[in-house]
Amino acid sequence: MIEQEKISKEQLILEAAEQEFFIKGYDGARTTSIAQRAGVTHAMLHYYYRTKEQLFERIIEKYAKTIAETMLAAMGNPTMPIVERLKDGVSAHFDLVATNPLLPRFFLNEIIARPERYNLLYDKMKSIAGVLFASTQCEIDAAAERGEMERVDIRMLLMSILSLNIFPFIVHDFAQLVMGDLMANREQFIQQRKAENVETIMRRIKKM
Amino acid sequence: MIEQEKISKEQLILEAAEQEFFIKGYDGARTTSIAQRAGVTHAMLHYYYRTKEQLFERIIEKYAKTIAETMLAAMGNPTMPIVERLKDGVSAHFDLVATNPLLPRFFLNEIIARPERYNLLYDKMKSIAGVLFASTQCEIDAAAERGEMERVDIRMLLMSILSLNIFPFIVHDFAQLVMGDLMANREQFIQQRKAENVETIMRRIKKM
DNA sequence: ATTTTATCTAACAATTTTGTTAACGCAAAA
DNA sequence: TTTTGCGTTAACAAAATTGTTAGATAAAAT
Repeated sequence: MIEQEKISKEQLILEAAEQEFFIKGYDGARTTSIAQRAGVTHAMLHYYYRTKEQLFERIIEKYAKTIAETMLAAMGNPTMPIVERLKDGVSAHFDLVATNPLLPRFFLNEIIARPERYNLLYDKMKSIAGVLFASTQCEIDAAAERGEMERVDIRMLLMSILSLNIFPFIVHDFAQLVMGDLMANREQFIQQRKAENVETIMRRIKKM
Repeated sequence: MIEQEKISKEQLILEAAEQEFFIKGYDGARTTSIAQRAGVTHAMLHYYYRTKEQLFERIIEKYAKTIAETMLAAMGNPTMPIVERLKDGVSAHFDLVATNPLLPRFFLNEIIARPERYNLLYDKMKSIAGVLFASTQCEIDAAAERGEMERVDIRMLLMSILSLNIFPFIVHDFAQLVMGDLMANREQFIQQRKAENVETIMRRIKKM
C-alpha cells in the first residue's frame, strides 16, 4: 500500500463544498452535488458536517479574515511615502484578488442575500477603515499641499481601486466569450491588467 | 369605485418576481415569496406563468436587449471625435447603469451559473463588439498618431470603464455600511461617482 | 341575460432537497 | 482476541418547494 496521498474524506468534502458554493452560491449549491464532487455519498457530508449551513459556515470562517485583509491591502503599507504607497497598494491588492479570483463575487452575493449574518464583519471593517481613512487622507492632503499629487478623497480613490482590481475577475468568464483573443492567455491577461490598473490610478492622482 | 389604480395582478406578479430574482437570484427566489410580495396566493403565479422557469424567462427577455445596448453605449456615439466620444460614452454608460442598478450583478450571476442559456446573447455581442472594437481602435490609433491622446487598447479601456461604472453599484449596500457618511446621500454620491469615473478615464487617455 | 374573463381559494400531488438511521466492515488499540 | 471507533452504504424520513386542480365569485363584454 502506498502511504502517501491520503487526503481525508472530510477534507475532500470541504474542498468540494468550497468549489460548489463559490460557483453556485449558498442557494444554488446542493449537498448531493457537493458529495458527488468529493466522491462520497451525501450521507457522509451530513456525518461530518451535520448540516449544509454548518458546512457553509466553515468556509465563511476560513475566508472572512482574507476579505478584510485584502481590502486594507489596497491602501498600502502606511510606512511608505503616500504616492509609492498607493502604487504598491494597487499592485498588492490586485495580486491578492488574483489569488482567490472567485472570492469577491461569492462574498458580495452572500452579503447582499443575507446581510444580517455579517454584522460582525461590518463593525470590524468599519472601525479599522475609519482610522485608516482618516490618517491616509491626512497624508494625501499634506502631499497635495506640497504639490506631489492631486488632492483626492481616499474613499473615492479606494472605490476606484477596488472596482478596477475586482471587476475583471467577476466578469472574467463572460468577457472571455466576448473578447476571446485578448484573454486567451489568462496569465498574460492578468499581468497586463495589473499594469493597466496601476497606470490608471497613478494617472488619477498625478498632479497636472 | 375608483376607476384608476387598476394594475393587473399579472403585472404585479411580474414586478414582484423581478425584485425577488434581482436580489436573490434564480435559485434563491421562491415562488411563494414572490406571490406574497405581489399580494396573491402562489397558485395565481402558476396560473399566469405556469412555472418559475417561464416567469424567469419573461424577465430575462425584458432585459436582454438593455444589457447589450448598455455595453455598447460605453463606447459612445461613433460620429463624435474619439476623445469626446469616450468622455460622453463613460457618462452615458454610467447613467444607464444607474437606471437599473441591480441588473448587472443579477445578469452576471445568472450567466456564470448557467452559461449555456445565453449562447445567443454571446454571439450577438461578439459580432457587434468585433466590428465596433476594430473601428474604434482605428480611430484611437489615428488620434494617437496626431498626438491627441495616448495610444491604448480599446478592450482594456472598455474593461476599465465597465469596472468603474458597474462595480460601485454592485457593492453599494455593503459600501454604505463601511463608509456611511460618504454615501449617505445616494443621489449626491452617484453624481460624484460619475464625475470621478469620467475624470479617471480622461486622465488615462490624456497624452502626457 | 348570458357568456366570458380575470381573480381568487383551498386542498392536494409531485418533486427536490435535506437530514437520519441502522447495520456493516475494517483497522488499530487494548 | 476482543473491543473500540472511524468510515461507509443503503434505505428511509422529513421538510421545503414547486406545480395542479376543482370550484367559487364578481365584473365586463356580448
